[in-house]
Amino acid sequence: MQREEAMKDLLAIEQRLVPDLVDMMKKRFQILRKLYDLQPVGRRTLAQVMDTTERILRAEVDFLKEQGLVAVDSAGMRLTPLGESLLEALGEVMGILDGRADLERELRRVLGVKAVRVVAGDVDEAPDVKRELGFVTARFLREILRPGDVVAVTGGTTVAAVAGQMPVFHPGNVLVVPARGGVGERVEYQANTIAADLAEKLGGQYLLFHLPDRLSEEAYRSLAGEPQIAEKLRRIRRAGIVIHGIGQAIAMARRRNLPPEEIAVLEARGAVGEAFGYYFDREGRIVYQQHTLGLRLDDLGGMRSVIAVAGGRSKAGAITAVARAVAPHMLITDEGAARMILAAHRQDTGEEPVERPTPHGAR
Amino acid sequence: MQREEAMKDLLAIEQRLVPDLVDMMKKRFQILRKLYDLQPVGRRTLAQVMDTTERILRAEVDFLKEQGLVAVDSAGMRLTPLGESLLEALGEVMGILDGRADLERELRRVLGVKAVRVVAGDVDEAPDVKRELGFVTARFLREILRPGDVVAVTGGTTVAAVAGQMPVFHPGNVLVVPARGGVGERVEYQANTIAADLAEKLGGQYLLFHLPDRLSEEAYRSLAGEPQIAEKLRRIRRAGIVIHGIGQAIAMARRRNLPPEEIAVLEARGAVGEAFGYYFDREGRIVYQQHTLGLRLDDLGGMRSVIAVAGGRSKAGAITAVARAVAPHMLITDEGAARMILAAHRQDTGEEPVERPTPHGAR
DNA sequence: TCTTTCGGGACATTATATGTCCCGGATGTG
DNA sequence: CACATCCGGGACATATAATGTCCCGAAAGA
Repeated sequence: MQREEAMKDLLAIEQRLVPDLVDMMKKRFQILRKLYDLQPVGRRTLAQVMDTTERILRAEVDFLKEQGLVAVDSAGMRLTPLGESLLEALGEVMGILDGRADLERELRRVLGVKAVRVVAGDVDEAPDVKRELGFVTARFLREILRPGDVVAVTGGTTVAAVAGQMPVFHPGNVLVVPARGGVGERVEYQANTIAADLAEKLGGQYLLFHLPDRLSEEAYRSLAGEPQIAEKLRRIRRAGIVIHGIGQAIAMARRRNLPPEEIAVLEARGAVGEAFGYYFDREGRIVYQQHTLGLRLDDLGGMRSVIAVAGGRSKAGAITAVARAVAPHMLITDEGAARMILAAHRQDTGEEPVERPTPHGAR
Repeated sequence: MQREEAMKDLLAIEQRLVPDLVDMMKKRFQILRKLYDLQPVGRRTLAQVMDTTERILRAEVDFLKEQGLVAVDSAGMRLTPLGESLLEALGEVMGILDGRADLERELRRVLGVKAVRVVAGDVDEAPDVKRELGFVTARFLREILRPGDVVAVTGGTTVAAVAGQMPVFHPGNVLVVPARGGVGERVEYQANTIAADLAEKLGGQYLLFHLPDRLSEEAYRSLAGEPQIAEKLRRIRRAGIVIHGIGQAIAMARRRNLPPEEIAVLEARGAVGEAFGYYFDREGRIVYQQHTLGLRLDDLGGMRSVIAVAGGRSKAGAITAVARAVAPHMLITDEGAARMILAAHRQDTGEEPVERPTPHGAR
């Protein structure tokens, strides 16, 4: 397993420094694999089977031949002994590379989420992984952003990482808003601050939304009637995209200074995850709702993209609960959380993991 | 050390499958490294320092910026925290990649050889490594071959691997000759056979040179006077390039069925290496000469390229002896032999290994 | 014997890479 | 404070590489 960890580390470096390297390696692996299966085979036939063009395949084959991996004669192309041993060695590498893809597919199935991205590592073990979550989320946001979009963000260190890692990108006329009124946290992790940071990166505008904490429900309702507050709420609820973090229910309740008796209620009801001020049990059912103003769960349904970002094996239960409740379009998590979620699922359901059939005896 | 082995294995795969991209990784490492040293620095300055053009550097920097590794502002470019941590992680990887380069430089110094290529592995441990020696030697030969060249080859399994791995390549009008008259070995490892195989790959011609074994010195001298034999010797000695193997002296003597009293003489005189029928002690001094006809040691001096190819830790002593005696222009060996040669040298001279100063605490 | 598939050659078209220059802005120095 | 230098980003012309498509003779298969 140490061997696999070492290879993973190297592949992670390469994916950041020369992503083309990893892609090209996969491509050539596919060519070698398919060639092995069909040999002896001609260029046009193989190109057709692999859904590429004859010229592109010829270039690849010329290279593989030059490297001593492929032999060609009038009957067609075959792998050389060296090519076969390299193919065998590659099985192990591809197993590692495709491992992440497997996790993503399994999480989509188990959580009922449309899209999943898994980054290497575990936030609980290496804080850098949170930055990586931010990096991947930021680039996904850039992919989907359109001029005129309203983007809502929640607070927390993970969403702060998204703003921190966002590349400068000006789609035009973007508004960034906090998902909820300011809640008591370090200022840099508050939704207001994150909204401002993100807006700056996007060359857009931001809305600040300050509210006092822990008012009664009637007090909040009264505030909501104030024209200025109402207008801000209107703009916030116009968001087409939301990026939100996920909290562990009890930890979050404590951080929010909920009274002990309310925390006791949460525990009694089996709360495990929190998002948007809602507390969910492991099945995704709302078991508590914190009073505040901002985005409501119902508002998410009309959005183009709901992006959940959270990692760390300790948050696996929370992620599962919130994902089931919120059904985000995209979940971005890390490998530590992903494995824990799937392990818990197997424990709950007795499902056996589907081992990936890898070529040529990969370990 | 297991970690390093795993990374080495993966890098070896990549160097064969995506060599250009491994080079790109090295290049980007150099850029990150130099940028780290000089930051904040502008593009033109860095391009100058790194002996490249402003446009090429801009392309690289744009990419590194996109990957979150570099930050740019009006004062110049700097590494981001992520860039710094990647640079640190790369130290270990570059240590592995450049390890071979270090070995090559050390061998050049210790053996007094002009050029050295070291391939991964140890022939003694993995027979595939011999094929790799053949692969690298064949491609070196292709680099230096010119139309009209005469190439001499010795016998043995390693030189046979060169012919086996030689890509088809027709420089024109090439003659391949055996370095010496046929000596008793399996026919496919005889210089005659190897000459024929290589000639076929090169679209050239070959010369066969059969001689009976173990004649007296006078008998060989008499044969050398025969017009046909003399003509062949003339053509053989016209060789501009020779590819020769290296044998362990005593093992070779036994294989050549030398009488026990002659083997005792070899042992008494400290023979360790054999090439071209000459037996050398560890300092490279001739301690015995086998009677035969073909290339003499003196003939090598006028050649454009003398290529020695041998591997395996068990041949380290032989390689050292022959390299010192023959002073090949190019030595192609494996890592097992290289490390053993350098370890023996340290033991002999008390030299401490010069640790490569690697950046950022690479292990 | 005929048909199909083969690798290799070739050329036109498209895409990418590269060299070079220049702009306004920021920084450093006197 | 003014001037010189260096900065990143923009831009365009040129060079190089990649790709699509077609065709040849040879070999293999039916």
